[in-house]
Amino acid sequence: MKEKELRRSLAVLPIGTVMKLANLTARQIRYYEEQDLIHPERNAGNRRMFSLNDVDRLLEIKDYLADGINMAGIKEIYAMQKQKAQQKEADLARPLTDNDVRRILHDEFLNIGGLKAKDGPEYPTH
DNA sequence: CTTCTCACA
DNA sequence: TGTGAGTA
Repeated sequence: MKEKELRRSLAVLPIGTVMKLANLTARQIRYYEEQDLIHPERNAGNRRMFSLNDVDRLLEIKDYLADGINMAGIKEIYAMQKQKAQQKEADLARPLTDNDVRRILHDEFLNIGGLKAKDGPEYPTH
């Protein structure tokens, strides 16, 4: 399920295609970018290139707007989602994972057997 | 022809 | 948000 995410993140759609897929004018799409609600890439010719994720995001923005939420409000929503995403990584990195424990035990085993590990232990110090 | 930025009789 | 100008 990793390859799929990669494809959805590939910026290959020009603004014209996105306009049709999201039913938005180029003006609106560019304005939303100006408001940092979306961050399309730019090609060699300075043309905006969108990914399928960008299209989904534009659809979301349109829904929020339809529900009466303004640019600032939508920004807050995405800001909180980003915070929670980062918090989740922190909580996940804190405790030693099963793989960390395995590697630690493995290193111990090598030391006990008199076989020194080629590379020094590199399990998370954080 | 499509997209870009800038500006507003 | 729309729209026209002048580009690339």
